[in-house]
Amino acid sequence: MNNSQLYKGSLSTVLLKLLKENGRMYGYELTQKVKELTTNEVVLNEGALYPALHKLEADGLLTAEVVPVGNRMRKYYAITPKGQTETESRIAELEEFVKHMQLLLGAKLSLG
Amino acid sequence: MNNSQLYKGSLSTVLLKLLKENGRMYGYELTQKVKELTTNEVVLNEGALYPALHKLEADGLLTAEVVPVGNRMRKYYAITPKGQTETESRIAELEEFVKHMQLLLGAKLSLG
DNA sequence: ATATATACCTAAGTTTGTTATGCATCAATA
DNA sequence: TATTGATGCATAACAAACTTAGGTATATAT
Repeated sequence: MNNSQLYKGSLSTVLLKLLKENGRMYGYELTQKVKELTTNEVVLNEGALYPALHKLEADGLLTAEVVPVGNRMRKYYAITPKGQTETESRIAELEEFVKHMQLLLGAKLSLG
Repeated sequence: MNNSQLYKGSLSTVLLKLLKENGRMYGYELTQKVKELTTNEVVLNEGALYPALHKLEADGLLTAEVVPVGNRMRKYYAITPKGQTETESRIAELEEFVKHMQLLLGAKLSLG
C-alpha cells in the first residue's frame, strides 16, 4: 500500500476478503480490484502485496497455483478451509476496529 | 494497544484527537479515556503508549509538563500549534482509511 | 500483608510495510 | 521499430510501529 492509505495489519485481511468474494485471484488482479473498489484512491504496493500473499500461503490460509496465460505466468491464490474461518475472524476484527475508530474519533459514520 | 484492537499507525492519531478534545491529559488518563469511550473494549498497551507520546513530543507536536500530585508525578501533555494542524490532517487520514475499509469490506456502515 | 489501581519508564524482538530494485511479456504508438 | 506503459512476479535493505516482558514506586482497599 501507498502513502499510509491502509493501516498496518489491514492488508492481509483485505486480501482474504477479496479472495473470499471472488473465489480465486492473482496478485496483479488484487491490486486492480482494490483500485476499482476505492475509486483509484488505494494503490497496493507490490513490495507489501507479494510478501503478504507468500505469508498467507506459508500460514496455510491460501493455496497458490501457477497458470500460464500466453507466454506469461499468473499465480492464482485461493482460500483454504483453514483460511475460511481465519478470514471470518479477521474481517470481524477489522470491523471492530472501524467501530472503535468511530467511537474514538467521534464518528461522522453510523450504522446503516 | 492490546490484541490488535487498534491497527498500527492509528495510536498516535487517537492520542492527538483526545488531547485536542480535552486540552491536556497524562498517559494513564489517556488509557482510561480510551477504555471509557470503547466500553472497556480497547486497552492501550503501555509499551506502545509511552514511546508514542515521547515521539510526538520529540516531533514537536506535543509539549510535556511534569506535575507532582501528592507524592507522585504526572506528565501532562498538550498539543502545540504545529500539533494542531498535524492533528487535523491525521484525523482526516484516519477517516479516509475508515472510508476505504467500508468500501473494501462491503460496508455495513454508511455516512450519517 | 497482599493485591489492585495509579503512574511512569525502557530494551529486545517481531511484524509489517516502504523503498528500490530486478526480470520478463505484451500492446500501442511515435 | 524503438520506446513507453501496462501486465505480472519477485526479493533485499531498511524503517516504523508495535508486543512482550520486564522495572520502579505510591496509594488504597481487603
